[in-house]
Amino acid sequence: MAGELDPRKKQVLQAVIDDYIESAEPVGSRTLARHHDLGVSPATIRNEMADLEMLGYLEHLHTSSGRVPSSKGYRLYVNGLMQPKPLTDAEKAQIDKWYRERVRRVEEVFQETARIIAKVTKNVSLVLAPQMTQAKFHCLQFLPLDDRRVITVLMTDAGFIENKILKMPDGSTFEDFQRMAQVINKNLAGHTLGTIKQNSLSEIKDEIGDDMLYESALEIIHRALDSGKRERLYLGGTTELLEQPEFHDVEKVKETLLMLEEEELMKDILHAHMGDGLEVTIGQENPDKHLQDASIITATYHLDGELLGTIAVLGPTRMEYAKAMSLLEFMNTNLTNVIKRLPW
Amino acid sequence: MAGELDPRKKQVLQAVIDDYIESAEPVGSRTLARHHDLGVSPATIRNEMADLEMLGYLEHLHTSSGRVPSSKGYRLYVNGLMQPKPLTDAEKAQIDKWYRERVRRVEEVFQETARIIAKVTKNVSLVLAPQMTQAKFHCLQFLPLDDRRVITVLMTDAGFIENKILKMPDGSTFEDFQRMAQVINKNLAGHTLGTIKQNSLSEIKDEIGDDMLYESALEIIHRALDSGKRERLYLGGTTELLEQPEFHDVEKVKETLLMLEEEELMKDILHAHMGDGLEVTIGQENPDKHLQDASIITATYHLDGELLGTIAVLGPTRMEYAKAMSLLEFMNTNLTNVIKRLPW
DNA sequence: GGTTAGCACTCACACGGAACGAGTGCTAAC
DNA sequence: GTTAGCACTCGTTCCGTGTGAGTGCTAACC
Repeated sequence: MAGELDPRKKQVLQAVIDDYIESAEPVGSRTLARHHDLGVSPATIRNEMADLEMLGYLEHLHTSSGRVPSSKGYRLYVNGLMQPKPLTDAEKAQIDKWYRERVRRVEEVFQETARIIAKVTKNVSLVLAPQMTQAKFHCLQFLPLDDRRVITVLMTDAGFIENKILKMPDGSTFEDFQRMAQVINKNLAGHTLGTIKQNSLSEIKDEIGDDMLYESALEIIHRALDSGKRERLYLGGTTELLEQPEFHDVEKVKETLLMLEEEELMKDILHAHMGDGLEVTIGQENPDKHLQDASIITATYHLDGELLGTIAVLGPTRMEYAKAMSLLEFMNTNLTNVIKRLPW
Repeated sequence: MAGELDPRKKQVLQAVIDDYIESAEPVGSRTLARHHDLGVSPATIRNEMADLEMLGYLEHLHTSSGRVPSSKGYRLYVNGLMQPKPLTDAEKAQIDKWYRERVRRVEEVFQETARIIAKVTKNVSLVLAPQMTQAKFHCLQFLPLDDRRVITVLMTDAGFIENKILKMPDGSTFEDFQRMAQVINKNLAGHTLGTIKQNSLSEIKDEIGDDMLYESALEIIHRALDSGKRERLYLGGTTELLEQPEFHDVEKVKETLLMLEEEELMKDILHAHMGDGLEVTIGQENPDKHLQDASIITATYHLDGELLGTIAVLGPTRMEYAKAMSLLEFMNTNLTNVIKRLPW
């Protein structure tokens, strides 16, 4: 609002935040002068810091004892002050190795992605597996289990597979089901799961003829689609949390873990952040009160140009933003490749 | 060794352990006299406690400040002193409700079982899903994904389903695969997965004829079996841990969570305890040094009379043994029913 | 002889003041 | 505008003391 900060103020702010991110301790003028070569004395730094506090970039816990960045301070830092910290080649190689060693099937990609993000950033990670509404229907097959039940297998073009056991309605035979599968596949192939649910499926009705069978076909398609579309949330790094000094208090750990366990809540939070590309939300910028002293970095990814999901890092506001952002960016673009090359 | 304890000593020991399990505080003679109606004065109790300590049933942290049960003390308690604590009808109803609300498919039963055990006992729970080596092969089906890949679906009689995407060898067609499936199903139906792997499968070789196709059939069967047989471990209640006073120290929490994350280690521990029925291992009785101050109660369950897996409660030696044992016993017998009635 | 009251003794723990140190804000000199 | 100096604040650590729960021993009691 009051115009730009002069260069030295920016430099001081950056130094304060860098220091605080590393040490987790409120930073004072003398320490700052020692750690960073700013070319001025602690007294001058004190004056600058007082100004920065007045402008709302820094905060004071109580008189005496150093400053801590405010959300506004972090915001400025993220938007321009910080040094980008790209992944090293060694890190990229390590990530690739992890994927190759630990992932055998498509579904495991997301769990492993969560694990990797947590390991690298030392923070909690969240991975929302793609919403299947945009996935293309490939085919639906029935396999006989016994005389009362069939197994329904639903596949999408991208190779996601869902199966479900269903009871056969009284009076129907497995042959009925196979006939149904043919009709369904002929009519639905290539449609996205999202549109299928909305359409009336009336062609199928005509082709099947038998009303009762049509009803169960509908039921089956819907149940198969429901299980296929279910969004899954993968969590990583809940133990990394304990490494962070802000969680030396067991109460805080408990509170946070309980929040993370509330799957629906976490999904909602991720949905709220689903946008294009990388998004950083810092402390009080976050509408959710559980996250007021946390920051969350989200990245929305695309598979096949359609399917979309979100990967995120959740941590204390004191977070290595530069590192986390580079990582998410990398994981984001890398994800498609990892999935494409499965199975080997 | 030195014969039986006299009845009053037993009574005192039981009282000490009951008290300690409830309070988590070393228990002294006065408190004991206050909380339990033993009909004698604290001084007498002191004498008895001194004897019990001499005999190795109680321990002294340092002079002054009450006694704590030793592993030997807990052992006696579990073997005969404690009051059985059967589940109430309300608890059973709650468990049933949880299963009905939250489980839609066979694979989810185990995760939910772990969750329930953790919730009820307020401790960490472990559920080892059944080893599939004893499962009976029902059928193997192939479904076309695209011109290079097929989806392999493996089913067991009990309704466990595994799928896997496989690349087709060059030159083979989907029709070859379907032919292969017929041969495989005819020959393997009803065999257990464990025996299939060992047998030479030579009948299949003869029937398939083509050597190259036979090789890939072998490969496929093995890969399908491998994924089907993979044991899965489900963990529950890692947050319940934090409720226990022995985990008010973050270091201890970290250590424990890291141990629990080591899936192979935990599986080995459960395997070591796999026996018949309920087994309680207390503190130092445990060979694994990570568990020297923990107790683990395991119960081996059977499905279809063949498949077996293990459910367990892991907690501090100060644990509500009676409650946990009743619960495991119940879950154990209940599990078959829960699976049998799926899907609704 | 088992049981109990009394008493001296031990220790963990909580409380409170002193010393310390990191940090601030202000003023005056450069 | 920058910096040195200084008084002041306040969290943290360190000790000494007091308190309370508990023990073990001895001597008296039933």
